[in-house]
Amino acid sequence: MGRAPCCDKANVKRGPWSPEEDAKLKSYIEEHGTGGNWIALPQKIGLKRCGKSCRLRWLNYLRPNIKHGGFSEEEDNIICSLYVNIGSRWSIIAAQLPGRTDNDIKNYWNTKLKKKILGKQRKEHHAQARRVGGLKQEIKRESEDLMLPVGVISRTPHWPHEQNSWPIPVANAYCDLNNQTSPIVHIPDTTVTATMNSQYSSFDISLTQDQLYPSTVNTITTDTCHTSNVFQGFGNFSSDLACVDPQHIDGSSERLFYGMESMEIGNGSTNTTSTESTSWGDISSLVYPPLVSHYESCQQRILPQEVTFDGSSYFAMQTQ
DNA sequence: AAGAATTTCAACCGCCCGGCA
DNA sequence: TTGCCGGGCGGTTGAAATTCT
Repeated sequence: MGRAPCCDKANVKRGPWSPEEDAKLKSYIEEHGTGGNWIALPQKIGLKRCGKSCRLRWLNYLRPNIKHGGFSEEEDNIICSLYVNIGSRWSIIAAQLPGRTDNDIKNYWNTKLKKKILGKQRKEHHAQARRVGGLKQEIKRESEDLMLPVGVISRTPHWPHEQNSWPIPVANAYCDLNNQTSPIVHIPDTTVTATMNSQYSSFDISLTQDQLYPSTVNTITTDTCHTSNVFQGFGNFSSDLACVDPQHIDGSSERLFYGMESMEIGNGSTNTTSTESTSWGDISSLVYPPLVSHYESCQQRILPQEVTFDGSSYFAMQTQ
């Protein structure tokens, strides 16, 4: 059985707000506050609106100090970097941008910023394809560009439980697998074993803990490690935005794309892939320079490699 | 100039979560 | 402990505005 509606939809007005309604709502809230009960609010004011609608109108439009449009370059950068790191948590992103609402940022991202960035990215792909050569790769990438660009991330990262405690889970994509075979990485109370399949191929990682958070991963120690940031410890391997969503680890193997590499995470098995499309797929080739300081060095090591993903093959960029 | 196509963005929908009785 | 309720959130819709042909 479905949930009861929050209001009688037959008796509430819907659609655009009139200036009169805006004025009523604004003056009431400025004078009395919301009273902690949005559902009851419209009745008090005499508005034939759903309480949720009032809340939305207030938060997204009537609230003081709201900015609309005109996103600055700096705001673009903040949105991009946060999106890359935490995904479509618009309310969290909005909290970092005073005067902006989650709805505004969401709309801005979906309508402008994403295209702007993908446009830049596509230009880079063109240039790169010319350098690397290979018509097949270029055609493939063109068609897949907005669907599942391979090379960075296709997973929703896990956000640390305490929002105050984040470091943004950022790391770099430089990966030198030479001379590394099977690093064993120790995390307190657990062990993560990473096995290289081949020099430039995927990692198979067995997780023996239920959840692997960025904050936890930061405590990884290993003898062979010299990297910092998330997933430090895999020899000379460092990850680009490699966060693990614990919801997707349990009982199944995951392919986590990161940086210019891909790696597979599972609970012991090494050859199954479980995938689902997430919003990360849309921007997975997006690398925001300030967050990926070694990106340029990565680019210089790129080799195309065909990989199988979700039953289809794609061309991933592998570092050299 | 007009119709079609595309873009923008306010608003809605439905799910999830936490507080509370 | 359980179920209800309201707040909050992300995804989606659709009308209006804008651009293109």
